[in-house]
Amino acid sequence: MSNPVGSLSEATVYGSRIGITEDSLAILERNRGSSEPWDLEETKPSVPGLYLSCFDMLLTEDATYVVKVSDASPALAVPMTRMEPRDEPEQCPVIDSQEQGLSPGLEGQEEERSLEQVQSMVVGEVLKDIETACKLLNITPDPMEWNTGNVQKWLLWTEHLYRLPHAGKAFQDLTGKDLCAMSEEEFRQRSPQCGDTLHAHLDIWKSAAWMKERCSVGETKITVAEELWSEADSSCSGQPIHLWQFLRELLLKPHNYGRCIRWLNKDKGIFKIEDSAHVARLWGLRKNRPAMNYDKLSRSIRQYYKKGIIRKPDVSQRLVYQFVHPV
DNA sequence: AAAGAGGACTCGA
DNA sequence: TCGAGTCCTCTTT
Repeated sequence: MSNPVGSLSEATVYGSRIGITEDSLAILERNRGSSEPWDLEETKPSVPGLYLSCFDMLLTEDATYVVKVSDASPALAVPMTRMEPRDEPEQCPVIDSQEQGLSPGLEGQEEERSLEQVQSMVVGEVLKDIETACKLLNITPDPMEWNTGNVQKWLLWTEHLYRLPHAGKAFQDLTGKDLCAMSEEEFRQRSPQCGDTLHAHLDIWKSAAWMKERCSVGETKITVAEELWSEADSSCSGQPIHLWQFLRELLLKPHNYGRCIRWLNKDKGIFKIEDSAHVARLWGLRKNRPAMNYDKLSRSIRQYYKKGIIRKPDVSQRLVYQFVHPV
């Protein structure tokens, strides 16, 4: 994984744009150190729809947040490009639909898809970085569960990341629960210098924890078999995801992804990729490989033949594969 | 033309 | 070392 320090700061800035209050965003921006890899000012043109309430964001399934944004700005292309600065232009998702001269209907679809892509990347990065921090600090992701020691660790970590003055003493003897109950004003009273920044960052952690909870609660309505399968859902485990797991994830969410991948025979584990380009794009997003395409994805699937994970069904059909061990 | 198969190589964890 | 990404050639649909 990339340097968690830089990565967290980047993701946090964007994460706050979609999940955290506008105030938090403003505070984070105001207090960001000069070491930040890019200047948010440039990416801040009005994209009203992106300032979702935490509630709206957390109600959605998985990390793909479908947002209806009637006036999404092409300026969105800026964060997208910046989140993926690698020099792989060949298949970077097209964000700027205006320049593409798409028809109005297509334009809307493209914008929505692009927003989904940006948001899913952002949220994924935020969650990943929080998970990294948790591992490093040996704390749980949910601030509500922190004891006073955990709170101090988190404070030290955040202060270190954002070069904030040390404020640990001001929050001494407070548990995570206490912290979560505090308003921004109370944070500021305890630490006039960086209370607002700390409050904003805690906001992000709270949102992520809430989202994680929804992620696990949301699975309870599915069947036992699906539950077993969902254990491999990397969006909840933090482990690097395998392609077969990812495909399963998509298949378990027909409501979201049924148009690009669906079961032909669930019992036998036979599925069809309906939109190869879309599935490849989603996989590329998940793995942060903007140049991903179906050619490469299918090569990876074919590697599973030897391993006995996926095979072609007895009656081979285009874009149809079969899990060797369906649950 | 798109999909499928698989070799060969690279890369990062 | 392994899983995946990339590039490639050739075959099949």
